[in-house]
Amino acid sequence: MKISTRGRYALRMLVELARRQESGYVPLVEISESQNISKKYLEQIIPLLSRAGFLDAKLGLRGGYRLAKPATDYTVGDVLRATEGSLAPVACVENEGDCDHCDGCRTQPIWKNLAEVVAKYLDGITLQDVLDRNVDLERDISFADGLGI
Amino acid sequence: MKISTRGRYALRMLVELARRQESGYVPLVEISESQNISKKYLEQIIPLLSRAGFLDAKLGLRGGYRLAKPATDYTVGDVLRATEGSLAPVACVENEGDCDHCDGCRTQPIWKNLAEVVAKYLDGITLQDVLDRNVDLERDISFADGLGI
DNA sequence: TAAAATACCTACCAAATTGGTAAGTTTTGC
DNA sequence: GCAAAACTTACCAATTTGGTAGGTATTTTA
Repeated sequence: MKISTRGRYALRMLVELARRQESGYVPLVEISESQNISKKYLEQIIPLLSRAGFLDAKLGLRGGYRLAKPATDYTVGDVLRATEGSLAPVACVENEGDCDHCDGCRTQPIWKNLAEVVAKYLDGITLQDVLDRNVDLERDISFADGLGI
Repeated sequence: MKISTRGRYALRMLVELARRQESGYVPLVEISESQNISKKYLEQIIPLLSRAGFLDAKLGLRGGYRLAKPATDYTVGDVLRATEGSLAPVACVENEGDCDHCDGCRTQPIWKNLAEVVAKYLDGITLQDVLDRNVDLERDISFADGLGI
């Protein structure tokens, strides 16, 4: 039930880019240094973010990365899905075919709802919220309102 | 962000024992067969549950396992903590000392609140609820009420 | 009292994942 | 043409995951 460094570093990198939205292209070495993450390891995470359309990269001298969209258009859930894969806690929530005993399974609803709870929470936070430190439980939990409770 | 087979099998084993609460001691081979989980692998998971005081075991012929407590006294959260370790999605939520940049960290509150959301959800479901198929989103999400929202 | 059924214990193992490092190649601005 | 930058490919060690194998200790019952 852990989130690996891939997802965490990706988020930190994007937050750093969001902080420097007005600075044009930011070279990776600067992100690496200010976030204290190995440049080589970040290079490995970046293709995941690029494929998701999160980054605008520029090659060559004075190149670097910047956000491809406004910071309000990224949710933490999206970033984690791009880097960690699905947020579902078990495989049979994504594709029920994987499971040989899903019918009559008493535990599957737990995982299915857990996935929903986690997704609702993480999809309710944008990169801009993270930047603004606008992340507190009172606000976050309010997603329950949307479920009509 | 996955729950491993350890936690899932443990939960299924306990549900099976809850179903047979009136049957006295249930031998492992029966649990293994009816849940279709390798007996040898279950043997490896059982010490985690025993250490947590979840099981009452009896050696010898006509021995086996049964629940040590009423099914209402186990929460899914407890079972997962006993088998998977902490439910926290990142290490620095449990002990902040692990983290060299927690002060000023913009992402840590996300993980901290996520841990709380997950725990509130999983601690709100008892083994008896699982047995009764009393697990649906409308009911589950109501934990938000307890947070004064 | 012996046999059978049971939990319990110790070792081992293969595959995948995690968290990186190393050494280049290509593109571009100055 | 040089230097800075992204990009690519390859490698690697440690840990976790998901098991299997084989044996020992304890208890009931026939």
